[in-house]
Amino acid sequence: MSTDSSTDEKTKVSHFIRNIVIADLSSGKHQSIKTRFPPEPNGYLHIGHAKAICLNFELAREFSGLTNLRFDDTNPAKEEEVYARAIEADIRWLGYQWDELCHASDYFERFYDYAVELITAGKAYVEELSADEMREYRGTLTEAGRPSPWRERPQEESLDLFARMRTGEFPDGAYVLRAKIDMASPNIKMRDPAIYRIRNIPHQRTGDAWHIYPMYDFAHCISDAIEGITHSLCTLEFEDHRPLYDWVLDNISIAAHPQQIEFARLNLDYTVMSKRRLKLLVDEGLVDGWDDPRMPTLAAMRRRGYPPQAIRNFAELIGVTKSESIIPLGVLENEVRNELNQTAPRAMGVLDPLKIVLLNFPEGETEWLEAARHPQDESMGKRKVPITREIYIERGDFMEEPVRKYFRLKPGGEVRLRNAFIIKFVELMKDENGEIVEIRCELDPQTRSGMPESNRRVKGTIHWVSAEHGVAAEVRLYDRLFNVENPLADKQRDFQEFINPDCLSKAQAIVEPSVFAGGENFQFERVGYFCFDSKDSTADKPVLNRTVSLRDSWAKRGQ
RNA sequence: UGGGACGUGGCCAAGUUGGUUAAGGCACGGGGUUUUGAUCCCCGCAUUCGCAGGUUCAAGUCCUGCCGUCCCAGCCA
Repeated sequence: MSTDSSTDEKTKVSHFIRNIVIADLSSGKHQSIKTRFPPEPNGYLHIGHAKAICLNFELAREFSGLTNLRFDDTNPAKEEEVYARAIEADIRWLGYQWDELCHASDYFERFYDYAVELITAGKAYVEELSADEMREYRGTLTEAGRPSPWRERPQEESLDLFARMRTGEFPDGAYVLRAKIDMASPNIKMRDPAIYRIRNIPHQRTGDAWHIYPMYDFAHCISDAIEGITHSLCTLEFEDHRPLYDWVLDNISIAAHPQQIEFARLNLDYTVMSKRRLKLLVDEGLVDGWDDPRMPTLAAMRRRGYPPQAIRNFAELIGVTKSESIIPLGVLENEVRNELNQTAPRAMGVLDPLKIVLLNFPEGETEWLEAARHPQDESMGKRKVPITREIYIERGDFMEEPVRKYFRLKPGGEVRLRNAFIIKFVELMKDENGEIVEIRCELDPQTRSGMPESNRRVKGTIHWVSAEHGVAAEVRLYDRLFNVENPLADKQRDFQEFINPDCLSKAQAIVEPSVFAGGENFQFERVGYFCFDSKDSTADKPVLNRTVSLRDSWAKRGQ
């Protein structure tokens, strides 16, 4: 295995946005670049956001630029500070540090001034049609809209009304400020879009200073310009907004004009990826919270044990394009395995214990064996593993009537105990129901790891834990949250109906004591990668999350 | 039936100003190593770039037409 751990220095995948940046830098359009990640603090970040975060931060890093974190907090009805804090934590966990921490609300006064500029120039007016009426006047996809009766309202009148809207003189919905563009535009976004609305509610950060709040299309482009953003990256659904983005900047007295570039958002199969729907799962109690390890949120992935490096590698791997695609969940899981395979120390844990008695092992004694923490990386050192007369193996590692090519323990057969020695089946004991309760074996003392005879080959190697030294732990096994590739495909049914009933199962495991002294992630050999649950695990009652299983070509063959 | 965008192997995705044999990853198949049926290592895997015409000595790359998919009619972002 390569000792080069600089996975950050992986060859960058070429993509169109990077090419634009390269061109802008070499043409002299920009001396340096600046990007931004602009979340609305109304929910938790998910893996889709991670794609955008990685894109913005990595692009800036690659070209020695900067990235701002900007909260797009222009709608106080939906936003909360707790979300902002969680978002900051998630971005840091992913491994990024923003240059400036900004808020659209920091610019409210400037937005207002620019709006006044627009009105003064006859390019915006105060509307008093209701929302319903505005919709009627807007026309349809195939029919042009009609001008509002208030479209030619004198500027002085609009100015006066707008000022009074600000101070809270009018109820919500009474007026709205509209940009005067083109009611007949084939692009509906350009049919005199609203740029300010009245909301008589306090804002998380500005308190009751304002009674009007700017709309996204007005605030976003100006925020970008104020911050000196050079490349404003967003998702495909904003393509229709770009002419408006450009219109606003072209019609106010601001020099900077960032370039909006759209790319396809990430879609993963067997999951949903919208804050609204994830919030629904949380609110309806279908999951235990935003950080429930089954969720596609970054908080959930952190809790489940996903290394941030795996997510960064994944983001790089999937590329950046304008074509919409659905990435198999397995691709993400592979990146998690790849990362953990290199970094996670090994241990043994039995999820479904079956007792084995080693007949020729002295009763009451413990032998401490030495085992590598990692089979390929000696720098991780060794650990001591205790073995006793009674041990547990995985119930699935014994078959009374073995199928063809079954390499594990079977009547009359031999297997190697990982890191220990070869044992030979002697007899099995069943209870009154016919269930196997114990298997008796004999160990071959010449095959102890490290001894000359230890290289003797047997087909199978299985993991085990000393009955006396093993520690009981609750293990939580996760599977995909939904049991259909696209939970939203069936318009007749709610996506909640497709939740996989087996997405969470629990087991009482017996695990090797060394895991309690180790780091965050470890591998139970032959089983999967695990970590302690950050919320529910205690010293008395350890709780382990299975981050991801190991690849299993044997199980796959059985399917 | 308006406008915007996309369409390269099962899934992603590179493809310089058109110039030979269409990167790479995942998945899949086969083989090797292995005290994890893990990892790792080999090998294989698109005569073809949504379709149909056209321009050219030469087209995935240019032109025309067609087909398919996605987005837009919030005082959400």
